[in-house]
Amino acid sequence: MPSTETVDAIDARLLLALADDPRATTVALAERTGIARNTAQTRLTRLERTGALDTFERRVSPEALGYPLTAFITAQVTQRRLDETASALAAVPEVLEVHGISGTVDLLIHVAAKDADDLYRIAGLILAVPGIERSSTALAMRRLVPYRVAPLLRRAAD
Amino acid sequence: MPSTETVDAIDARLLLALADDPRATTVALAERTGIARNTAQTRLTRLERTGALDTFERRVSPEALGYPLTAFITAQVTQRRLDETASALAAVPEVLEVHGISGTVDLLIHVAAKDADDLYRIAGLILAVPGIERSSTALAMRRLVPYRVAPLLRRAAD
DNA sequence: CTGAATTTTGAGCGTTCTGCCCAAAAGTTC
DNA sequence: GAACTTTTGGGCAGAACGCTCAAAATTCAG
Repeated sequence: MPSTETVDAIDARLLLALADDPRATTVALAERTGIARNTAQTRLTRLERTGALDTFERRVSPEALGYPLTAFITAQVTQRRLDETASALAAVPEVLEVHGISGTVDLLIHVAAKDADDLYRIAGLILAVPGIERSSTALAMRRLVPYRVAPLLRRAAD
Repeated sequence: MPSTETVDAIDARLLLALADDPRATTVALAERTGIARNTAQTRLTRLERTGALDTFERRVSPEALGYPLTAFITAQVTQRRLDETASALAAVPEVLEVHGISGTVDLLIHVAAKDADDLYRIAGLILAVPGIERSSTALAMRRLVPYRVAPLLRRAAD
């Protein structure tokens, strides 16, 4: 399976250029990064094919969809039938992502909501999911550091 | 400012098509969604311009960069000079995102690490950040629900 | 350190897409 | 029902794409 085929310096430069201008053409990227057009094309295709690039959905901001509230719900689960719990959570559209984590809490559930009432409703839905024991909702109030990978990319680009 | 210009049904269909094939051409997207080429072009340009689409960096998977470990570090801060704390956190490359959240804990820090030792080091860096009081590291062990917005998009696409 | 294997480069070529124009049709708003 | 906005479809020149190929450069292994 395509495990961690590490991105090399050339890939990293291409990705940085793409981060700067996501709609740039292959030729433009090749120019900006100083590599041949053929190489850029090969690399880009490979990046998309091997799964080094995550789903496009990651770029769709829930805010733009009318869900301006972000919350993180932590929950404990009865360890039996975790998969069942996971698929029940996946059935809730507002659940964006669920991590199984170590520590005193078992689940970190990333949700989006239209407003406070909506969030309350969703929290209720989640508590009703079979296997969910206790939950605690934390509202994301401010984005102190917006998501970025550029520092890691620059490191990889040498 | 371009606040929440809600994405309409046409946009949602385009985004779903893009999620299915991120490298699809505009004509291909227009065909798949059954809208005119000109309309698709206008919409796509607008989506990118108005910020309905988040940064491309969101698609770069830290795993592919050689950081297979994901962790969430929660921390409490001395409420003074939160901005200073934020910029100190932003200076750590492995810090992917920081949320200010409500609840017993103030910060949710999303980090990537090469391995357990690396994570330990990063946790140390974060604890050393001025303003950080206490911290607790939770390792993401399993992705129960991988990130997705498709359910919300389908709802928006009617 | 040298030979083999892989990758990058540069050039070319036909097809397709892009970015733009415009006017007519469709859909919305008041 | 009139005014306005958006979508549609057509067209057009220039650019980009996807592909091939052979030479040059780089990487890897013995």
